[in-house]
Formats: sequence, structure tokens, C-alpha cells
Amino acid sequence: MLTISQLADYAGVTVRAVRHYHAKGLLPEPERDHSGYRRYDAAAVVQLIRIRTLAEAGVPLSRVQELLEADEEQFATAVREIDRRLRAEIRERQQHRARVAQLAAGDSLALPPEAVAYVDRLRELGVPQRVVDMERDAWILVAAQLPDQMGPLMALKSAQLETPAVTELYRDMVDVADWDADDPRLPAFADRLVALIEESSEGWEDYESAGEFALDDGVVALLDRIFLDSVPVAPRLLVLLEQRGYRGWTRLERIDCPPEAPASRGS
Amino acid sequence: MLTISQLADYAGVTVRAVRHYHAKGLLPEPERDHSGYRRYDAAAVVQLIRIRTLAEAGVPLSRVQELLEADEEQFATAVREIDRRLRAEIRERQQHRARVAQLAAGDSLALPPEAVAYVDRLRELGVPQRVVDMERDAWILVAAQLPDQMGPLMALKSAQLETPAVTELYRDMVDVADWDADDPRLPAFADRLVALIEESSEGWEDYESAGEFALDDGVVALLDRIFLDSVPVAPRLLVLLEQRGYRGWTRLERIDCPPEAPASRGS
DNA sequence: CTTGACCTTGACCCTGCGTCAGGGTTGCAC
DNA sequence: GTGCAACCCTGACGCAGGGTCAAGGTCAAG
Repeated sequence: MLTISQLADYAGVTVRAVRHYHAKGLLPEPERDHSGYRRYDAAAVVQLIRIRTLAEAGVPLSRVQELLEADEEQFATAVREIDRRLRAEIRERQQHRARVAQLAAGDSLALPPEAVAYVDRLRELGVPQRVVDMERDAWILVAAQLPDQMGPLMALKSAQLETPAVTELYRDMVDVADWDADDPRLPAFADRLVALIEESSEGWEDYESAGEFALDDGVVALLDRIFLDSVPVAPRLLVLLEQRGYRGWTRLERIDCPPEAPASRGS
Repeated sequence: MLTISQLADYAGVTVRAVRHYHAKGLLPEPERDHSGYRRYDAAAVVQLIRIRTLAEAGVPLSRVQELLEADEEQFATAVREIDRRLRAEIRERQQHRARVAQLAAGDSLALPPEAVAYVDRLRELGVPQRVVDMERDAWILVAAQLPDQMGPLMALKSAQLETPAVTELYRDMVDVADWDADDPRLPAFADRLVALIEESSEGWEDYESAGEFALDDGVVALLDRIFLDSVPVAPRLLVLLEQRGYRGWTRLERIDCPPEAPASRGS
């Protein structure tokens, strides 16, 4: 008669695994000797080897019992299903591999490459780090909501950014984010902003009013909050814009015109 | 401010997962409102999206924190290691697929094809099911001990089986396993067995005495037990064989000769 | 006031064991 | 007889990544 460790050795498993199989009911509990030790016979070794054979082939323990008792047909069906599961797990891991390969530290984490390019361009234009970070976070949020529309959306924003007037605006006022809330230059900035909005608004209408870039109201509010919390002049800037006929920031709306007027994320 | 379910929705995860990340320390616990509800800001959404991005790429949660804080170089190192793990998991599953594909119900479970062929041949020769099952179990045990030597070993056994004298022995005495322990035909059977052993022993010496098929003593004892427990005449047969100069069964030894005499698994 | 949708914490469930903790048993050497 | 190592036992916690109750508090609408 064999002790549990001899049994385990002959079958090439650990003692712990044998006890686990007992607990799962895969291997019947054998007789105990006078001191309570389990004592096994040869049949247990064979049964244990069979269990291991299935387990090592990736059969979940919960199905081992049924497979040990199955006829050819049931067995074949079960094998097909297990193979399907294994294929799915392999696909999943291959997708994971592809994704980790794309990952990199810094801005590009959780942001598609187009958006990274946009954010990099902002930095190039001299926009302060704090504002770039804010933009990046905002785009992370948008990308999570509209993952499929980031391509066209970023193309649009990048095009706006390369408009000479916009580029100039950025160059002239890189430090607007650092102004105090009552900075006297703010009204002039608001004027330039409104001029830009009105100049370029025709080009956006197609996308925006069509609702293709339809962000949920909550997300819009969230993006506004990011802006309001990150930039000291933001609250007063919004007031100045309202005085000039625009409400909101992320989704800018005309207030002296029909309410369904075009709108867009501000920069 | 956001509730936990709004936060979860914006980041595309379950509420449970958010709490899980709190428990793991990946996402800081936010302020609570007057009734104890968690209230989140936009930064939490961004952080949660970052966590999800890593988790969905197969990064284990235990490493997410470190990756969120890592610089480019640490990040790249970590990514390489995760990729290695994913590759290993894919390989493992591919091997599992290959193994399940080989599996089939019945004798072939836990037995290499050569051994299945041998067992099938026994059945063909008219050997009773009970004895075939015993043989199969014995070979399952042997295969678990000497997986790499099953090819040559089974070739040897199959060749023995096809010796005209052996085949005849089987045909003449298919029902020996069912004889009573005191069956009068047993001494004659023992004689024929000894004749066969002596006739064919030269062919085996090379393998057996070289210890190439070296089974552990415990396994030999186990295989003998299977034989003794399965076949009523086994105990007396062993006595008769000892009278004729052979001891054991699985590993047969000459007792009137030098002790290192050749030996082999009996059939 | 009730209803239904949220929210809270806490705790158990899954896989396949590894690993402790805290004992009892066996066999061998001295 | 005694000491030691190497077994054996049960029971429980741990791992990843949450799912799924349970039992109760909160909130807004009708």
C-alpha cells in the first residue's frame, strides 16, 4: 500500500494536488490506516494519472469527472468545446500582446496617436505644461467616450490649430493660463476668440450639428469642470464669452441665435 | 461631482471594479458626501481610464500602480516582461490545444498510441476484457514512469506478442484468467511459459540488463499487485514459476543462477 | 407616502492549487 | 530511551479580477 507522497510521486503530482482532487471529489478518499494516514492501491495511481492527463491538457477540473466517464461521442464534444475555449484564450492574449506593444509611458497612455500628436503640437507652440496636461486629460476622457471618432475629430482640431490666426493666438498668449482672474488683457483675448469662432464656424457645422461627435451632457460638464479648475481666468472668460453671445466651452452655443446653433469643443 | 456609477460608466467599467481598485490602492478613495456616498471629480475619471487601459492590455493589477508612475525606460522594461508572460501563456495554451486534440475516450486516455495498439491486439487475440483492462492500467502506470521509452518498449512487447509460440499460447488459453486457483491445467501452462521465457530471453537481455527500462522497485511491486489482484490463478502461478527457477512477474528473475540474471515484465 | 433606482459595507464564490500553522506519526541512529 | 528528520493530518488564507448576493440607507419623482 502507498502513502500519499508515494502516490503523488508515481503520478507526478504534488501531495497538495492529490488532496485537492479528494476535496473536489475527482479521486475517491481511500482507506485510512490506524493513525489516520491515507493508504492507496494501484488503481488510485492509474486514476490519478488519468486525472492529470486531462488536467495537463487544459481540461478544467470541474469537467474532468464527466470526461473520465464519457463515451467517445460525449468526449469528442467536450474536447471541441475545450479547444474553443483555449482558442479564445489565445486570441485574448494575442490581443493583449498587441495592446501592450502599443503602450508607452507618458501622454500616449490611454490616448490614440493622433491625439498624442495634437498634444505634442500644443507643447511645441509654447503652451504651458499645466495646460497641456489639462488638454491631455480632456482628450483621454473624450477618447474613452468616442474611441472610433478620434481620427476625424483630431484631424479637425489639428487643422484648426494650424490656421494661421489660431497659431498666432497661441504664440501671442502662451501665458494666458497663468493670468489672474482680473487680468486687464482678458477682454481683448475674448474678442480675438469670438472672432476666430465666427470665422471658422462654417467649416465645423457638418460634423457638430450632425451629432457625429455627440458627447453626453455629463461628459461635457466634466470637461468644462476640468477647464474651470485648471485655468484661473476660465470663470471670467466664460462670462466674457456670454456677453459676446456664446455660452459654454466644451460645447459652445450661441445664445442670441436659434438654440440649435452649431457648437464645438473649445481649445 | 460624480457618483460611483457615473464614474464607472464614463470609464467603461463596473461599479464593483471601481471599488476593487480602491481596495487595491490603485485609485485613491475620494471624498464622501453627507450620506457617505463617494463623490468623484474629473481627475478620477482620467485616472480610472488609465488603469483600465493598462488592465485591458493584460497588465496585472499588482503592477498597474508602478507602471502609472514609471518613466519611459522602466515602462519599456515592464512592457517587455509582460509580453514575455503573455507569450508564455499563449505557448502553454497552444500545447494544451495540441494535447486535447490527441485525447480520446477509452483506452487511449493516458496511453501512447503504441500501447493502445498493443492493448487492441490483446483484445483481438481473444484475451478477456478484464485482463485487457489490467494490461491497460499496467501500461498507464509504466507510461507515466518512462514516457520517453514507451516507443522501444512497446515495439519489443509487440514483437514478443507476434512470436508464433506466444500467439498460440494466447489462443489456446484465452480463459486462463478465469481458471480457479487450483485448476489442474496450471502446471502445464507454467511449463509452456517457462519454455517461452527461456527461448526468447536472449533477445531481451540487451535492453533489460542495461537498465534502460529501469522501473523503480515500488512500481514493480505495484504492477505485481495489479496482476495478483486481477487474476485468481496469479498467486499459484508465481509459486509454480518459482519451482521452475523464476521469481517475480513484472521483473522476472532467475533464482538458481547468478542474481543479476536478465529479467522482464511478464505478459 | 410609496416606489424604484442608487448608494453603502461586508462577505462568499470561482480556479488550482501553494503555503502556513499547529499539531501527530514513523523510522532510523545514537 | 531519546532525538531527529521526514512524513502525515486538518484547516485556513492567499493569488486575480472581479460576480453576486444580503441587508440596509438615500434620493428623486409621482
